[in-house]
Amino acid sequence: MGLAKTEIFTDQQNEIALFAKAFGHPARVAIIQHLFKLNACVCGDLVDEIGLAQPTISQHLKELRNLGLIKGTVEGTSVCYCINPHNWTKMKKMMTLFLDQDVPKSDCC
Amino acid sequence: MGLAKTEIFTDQQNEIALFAKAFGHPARVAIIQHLFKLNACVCGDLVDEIGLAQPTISQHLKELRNLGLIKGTVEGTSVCYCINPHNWTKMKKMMTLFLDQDVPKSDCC
DNA sequence: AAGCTTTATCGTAATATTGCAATTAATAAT
DNA sequence: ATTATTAATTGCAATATTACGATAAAGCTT
Repeated sequence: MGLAKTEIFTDQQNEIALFAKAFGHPARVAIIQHLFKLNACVCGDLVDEIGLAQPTISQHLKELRNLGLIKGTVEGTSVCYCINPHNWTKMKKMMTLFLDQDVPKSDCC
Repeated sequence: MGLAKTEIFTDQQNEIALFAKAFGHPARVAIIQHLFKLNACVCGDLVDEIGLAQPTISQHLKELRNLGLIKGTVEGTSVCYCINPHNWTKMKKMMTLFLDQDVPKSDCC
């Protein structure tokens, strides 16, 4: 069906999955890394940097923005994107909690 | 097209995206959490615990296994799944490196 | 106002993902 | 050997994702 049964999972599980999905495409990983590197970036620069068509980048940016991980500010005809520090930190805490579960010292089976 | 253009990204970016995609579904998040909690779990128990059909769980387990994050050992008619500690740690390092980028102290735009 | 630049949106095609019923495979139990 | 149990595989339908050309929207520049 292509439709995840979110109702049978906890809010936390669904939220982790949503954030993870955002990082589940290399273009979005690249966008994030570039925003961190430059601490701000105009959409057109990302198009040049990454090498996907402008509508495609715009779509990826929209997803990241809808999740609140980045924010865009209009500056004349262009839009300046950057990391949303507050939400990034919140997301990081949640993901770290998930990733940092203790690995067993002894093999189980 | 539904097909990611992996060739234009770095290996690291593609790898982060692959791992993130694995966590991009709440069922797989739930499976991982359950495996950590019990430090081993038979496939059928996960079916009961999570509430998706057996083939669906089996499919999710296969994805996690293909990535090397979990491993399954046949025990009679059942299969015991557990976290692969070595690969989990490797994956965690890679994801942490990505998540731990310094958030800017000053807003950019 | 007319033209230019930049980004967002729409429409669409191709591919991927999710989920399950039905079946198969493999072992255990009788 | 037959039957029961458990997990994997197959096949398929529904939905989601990715990508881009075409177009629209919004703000500059002259």
